[in-house]
Amino acid sequence: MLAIVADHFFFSALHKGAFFRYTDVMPELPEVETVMRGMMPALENATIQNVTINRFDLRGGIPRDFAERVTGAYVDKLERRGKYIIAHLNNDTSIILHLGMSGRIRIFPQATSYDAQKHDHVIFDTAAGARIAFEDPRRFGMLYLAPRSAWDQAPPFSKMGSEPLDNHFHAQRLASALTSRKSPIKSALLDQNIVAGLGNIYVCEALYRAHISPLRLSNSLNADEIDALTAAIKDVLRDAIAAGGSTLRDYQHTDGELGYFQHRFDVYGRKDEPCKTATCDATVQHCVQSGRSTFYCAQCQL
DNA sequence: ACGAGAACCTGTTTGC
DNA sequence: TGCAAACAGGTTCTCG
Repeated sequence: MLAIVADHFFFSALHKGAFFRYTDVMPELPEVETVMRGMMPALENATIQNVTINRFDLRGGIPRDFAERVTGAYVDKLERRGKYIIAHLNNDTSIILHLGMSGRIRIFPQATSYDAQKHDHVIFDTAAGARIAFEDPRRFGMLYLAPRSAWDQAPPFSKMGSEPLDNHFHAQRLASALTSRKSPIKSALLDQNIVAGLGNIYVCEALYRAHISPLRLSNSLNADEIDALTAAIKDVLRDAIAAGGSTLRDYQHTDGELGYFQHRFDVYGRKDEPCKTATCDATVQHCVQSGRSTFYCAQCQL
């Protein structure tokens, strides 16, 4: 149901020799989806000719034999699960990539135009001459390998919740995951084992759209509220993916970096600013839950 | 089993 | 102006 945004505009932009950069991103599901789509033209149906690893000490550590296990392999499919990007290789290996919170992917259609950055930890070169650089200043990112035939049988995928944009994700499924939960709904929605791919920003946004207070206990939501929440989660993610897609397309018109978030959020980061509901005169409230910033409208969200 | 909080990390913002 | 402290957040680990 998702439109292909890596269209011919995108290809022509890449072939001008410029590069493609993601910046100022808190990678949640929509950002990871956009990054994966941006990687597709360069990495899908490509042969990995060379891998350069500048440092191995990302979260969990990059396997010491990572380069030798992927060099020469053919990438025949990319997919996303939650906030992870998985590249499937033709040698029964899958590359698992997580952007952490500061991870970026830069793509150079011609490796000769590559400009090295301080935190470029891993660099992939393809047989077609492209270069894909994984940059991550905070090193919360992850990069490791799994057997392709069983990549989703191990943590974190084995216990991961539904993909919120799948048809399999519906109100009843969310309800059953929440009934045993006593924590605030905000905290529960951040749990990747309940819904995959939500992070702090989109949880705040979804609760705002559903008119549900982040302070409510998970098991206190009634059926109507869970219906609204399910729809709000899907809507907010679809909107954000569409915005990411439009920035991909707009890239042909820009000379510099590509950022996602020219658009503003309804509540996230808007402490003390006016609520965006036309009939509401309240201001956005801020609090901390489970050590994370929460933004909400106390008047609209009950 | 569950929930809360700390730790990890560094670029950026805030406060004195 | 300059420096230090606070802040940001996804995941994993620890503790109650």
